[in-house]
Amino acid sequence: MQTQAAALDRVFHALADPARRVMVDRLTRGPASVGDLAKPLAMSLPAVMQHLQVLEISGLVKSEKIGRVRTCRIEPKALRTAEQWIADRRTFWETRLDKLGELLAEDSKE
Amino acid sequence: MQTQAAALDRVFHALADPARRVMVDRLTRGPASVGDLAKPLAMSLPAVMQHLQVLEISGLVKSEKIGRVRTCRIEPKALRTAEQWIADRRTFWETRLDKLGELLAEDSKE
DNA sequence: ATAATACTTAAGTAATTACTTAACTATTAT
DNA sequence: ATAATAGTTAAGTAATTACTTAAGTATTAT
Repeated sequence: MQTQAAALDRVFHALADPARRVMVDRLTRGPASVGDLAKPLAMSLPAVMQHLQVLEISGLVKSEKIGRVRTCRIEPKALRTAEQWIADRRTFWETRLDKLGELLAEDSKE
Repeated sequence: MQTQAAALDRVFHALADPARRVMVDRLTRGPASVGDLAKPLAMSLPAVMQHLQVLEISGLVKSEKIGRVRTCRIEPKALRTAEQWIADRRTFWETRLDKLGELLAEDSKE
């Protein structure tokens, strides 16, 4: 599935920026407006908008505009995709170590 | 800790490239030479070297050269750092949802 | 109606990324 | 000694990124 790889590209890339992680972090504490997201960040609003767009394209964040304020919220499904990829590899790696441990145990018996 | 943020930048960025994820994936199955890592990738060796460097700087991979072959292995500590960051946010988000659920349950009793 | 708020679009720029090819350096095999 | 193998370094390039400022557009408050 080529699409899956591209999705991971986008999610990991989205998380690779400190400003975007601050935004995600804020959103785990509840929905927020663009202005709210911008407040702790030392950059212009347009810059925040661009980060928001990266987050939306990655699927990590959804937003809707009501009146003149856009409300953003996290979409945990995307977060889980990334977490799962890592967890799968870690599991594989740990299983490998377990097998290695068994082998060593076998050896030491002889 | 500013350093922690920079470390996350590097790890997530390292994972944001499909070629590098293939390399990491391969390494979870055991150590490999640079040539081994390059085999499944449709790019030049120098390109692989550059990806390897990104992985090493991120702390995800360590390598040592013996004779003329460099052997690479994953460093799961860095993987865990990234996984943990995501897990922490997900937990926060889930806790928030639980509280919301309780509130709604309270409401429906009245 | 006017002004303030909350965002949005456009355009430009410096830095970074992901490659490439060509040339080179050790190490091991013959 | 010569050649083959495994990796490395250097230099160049096209595309992408992370901003910026300036100039909008709706919405809401006065």
